[in-house]
Amino acid sequence: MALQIFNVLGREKQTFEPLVPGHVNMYVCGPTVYDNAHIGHAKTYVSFDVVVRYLRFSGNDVLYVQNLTDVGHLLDSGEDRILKKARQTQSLPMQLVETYARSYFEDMDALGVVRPDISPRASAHIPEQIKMIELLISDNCAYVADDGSVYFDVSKHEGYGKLSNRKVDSQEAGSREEVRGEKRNPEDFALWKHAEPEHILRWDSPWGVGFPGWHIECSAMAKKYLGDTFDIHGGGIDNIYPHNENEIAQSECANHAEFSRYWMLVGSLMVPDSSGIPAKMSKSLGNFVTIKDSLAKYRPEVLRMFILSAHYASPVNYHEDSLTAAAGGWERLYGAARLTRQHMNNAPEGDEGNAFQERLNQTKADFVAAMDDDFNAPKAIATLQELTRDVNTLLNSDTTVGLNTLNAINAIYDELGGKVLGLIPAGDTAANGNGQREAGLVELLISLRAQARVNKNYAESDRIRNELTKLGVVLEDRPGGSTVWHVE
RNA sequence: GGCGACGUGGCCAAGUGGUAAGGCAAGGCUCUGCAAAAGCCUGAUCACCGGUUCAAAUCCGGUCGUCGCCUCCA
Repeated sequence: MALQIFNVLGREKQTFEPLVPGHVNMYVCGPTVYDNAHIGHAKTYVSFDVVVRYLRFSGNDVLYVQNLTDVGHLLDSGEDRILKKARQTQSLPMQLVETYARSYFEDMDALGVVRPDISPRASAHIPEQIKMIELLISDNCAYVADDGSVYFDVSKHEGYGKLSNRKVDSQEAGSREEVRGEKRNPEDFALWKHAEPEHILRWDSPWGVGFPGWHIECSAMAKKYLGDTFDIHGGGIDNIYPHNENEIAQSECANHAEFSRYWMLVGSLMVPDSSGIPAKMSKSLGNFVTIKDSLAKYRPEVLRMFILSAHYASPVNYHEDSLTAAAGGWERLYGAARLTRQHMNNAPEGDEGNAFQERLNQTKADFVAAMDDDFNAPKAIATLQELTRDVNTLLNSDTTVGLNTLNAINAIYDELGGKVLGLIPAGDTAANGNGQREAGLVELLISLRAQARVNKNYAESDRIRNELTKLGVVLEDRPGGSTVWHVE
């Protein structure tokens, strides 16, 4: 079964056929870098991380572009959100942008999100945006207002509203804000804004000094790096209108070509308020938890587990309990991967237990089927959980399991759990000097404890175990008298 | 008001026609010096009503409820 994607454009599952077989061009709307990212952002970008990882795992060459918005994203008040924050913190706008762009990558790196191939910034693509606006004006899809601002004329794009299912004439003029005098239609949106003197993010343009509108950056940068038509466009569902809709309108008018062929939008992260009513996690409501704060409490893999335990398109409620549950589920998975690796350290060479290979093949087939069905990560995780039960049974039994089989089990955890989902950390990396010393010390204590146990000096053996536990080193006695350990 | 999504065991969550995956939590059990880990066992008829069908959580209609978007937000 080939990969199926729920295409928001048309609202149906479709077989995914990239423009060029084996090659996927993909664009995802990135964050506006004016503050630390919160776990709502994490949900979106971890979701697309898994999409990209799986596409690559399936043999595709993926070119992944995700922008950073550092200009033009205005608040309701008409203020530029970056300028406002810069004023508040008494810093230069680009200083602020740099700070939070770094913070964003720091967070994404910590979460194991593979970096986009290209992270273009809006402010670095002003000429491309101006050029696209010129194209739109010459095609009569946009017009210049008296003050030097340029607006897109939505009536010129036949398919306007096709992504969000909106009809231009169904919207009441001025229902939410005063119809600006210079606009022809209330839905018309700014491609270029005239800059007042106090607006210090400003560039020269054919229409005077100003700055680009929010939507045009994505159109211009997607065109530059991915071409007029590309395969997948992603983002948060909250940007479906107007942002995504406007991207389509601009691009299709300017390029005379279809924009993105598949649209994938991620459901929002919700936070129940004091009375239990969920509302979207957002800066403006103040109900957010930053990624940094969350990572102070939970391992990155646990956060990913939480995010991936619901389908990407679903809205998800944020609860501490959900994180705790995710942690429990993750530990069970990782515990089995760890157990496998420990067995590898002193297993006999050979094919003993080879019958298990069939179980592994089944897991892989089920996993791929789940992911091929619109990236159904929760179902894919379930296949690993089911495998884990059997792995635990096998490795805790008296059966001898040869290295070949253990390697095969480990490969499944590495490949599916690690490489695709980013949940299972890679096997022991080459231990540095301190790591080796620590391992030696723990092994020494374990042997002392073993002696105490032989002597039935349980007070002493329990003391060693308890003290180590306090230090975050967990000991588990295995059948047969051996003891394994891991760091919590 | 318009458009869209959704309502599955205590919690989270898969499942779009053939008698409900998985995880967490809970209880019982096995193993264990103890502990931990692990394994086994125990539980839902799918918001409600009506319809289509041999057969529906799954399709259709209606009711109730929740959320998103309707130019601030991934």
